[in-house]
Amino acid sequence: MAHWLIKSEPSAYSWDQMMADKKADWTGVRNYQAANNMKAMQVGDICLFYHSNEGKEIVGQVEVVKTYHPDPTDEKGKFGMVTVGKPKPFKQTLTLAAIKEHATLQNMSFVKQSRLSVSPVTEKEYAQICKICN
DNA sequence: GCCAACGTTGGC
DNA sequence: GCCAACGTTGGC
Repeated sequence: MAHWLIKSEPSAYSWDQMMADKKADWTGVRNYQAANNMKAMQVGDICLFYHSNEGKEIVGQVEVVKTYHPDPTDEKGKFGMVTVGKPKPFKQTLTLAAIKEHATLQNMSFVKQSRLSVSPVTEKEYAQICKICN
């Protein structure tokens, strides 16, 4: 099973909304690298849910419930999306500032490539985050 | 197929 | 609000 980190601006789609919806199509990704990461996702993979711009913290995790399929919001039909569900809030959120101070986490892919909206998370990083947040 | 110009993202 | 990073577009 793989782990990922997906970003969303709370003003566009927030964690509260995710909790209310229980399930969401991850539409709107228009970047090939991010799309490739989504293509690699399997049902059951865990995605950390990160609030960008406002909050700048990991707030919880969701699970992939449907693999890569066409994104109806893409008029050109080039990009796809995955569907995520089963949102689980963390007892403690994890801010970007804290991540940058943490030896195991400061090299996370999304920290280095801040513009990438879907990025891989290693086993080690995920285990560490679970330890901090639960 | 290169590269300059431009647009967007996101941290600060 | 600024700016760095980086993806995309379009002229040649």
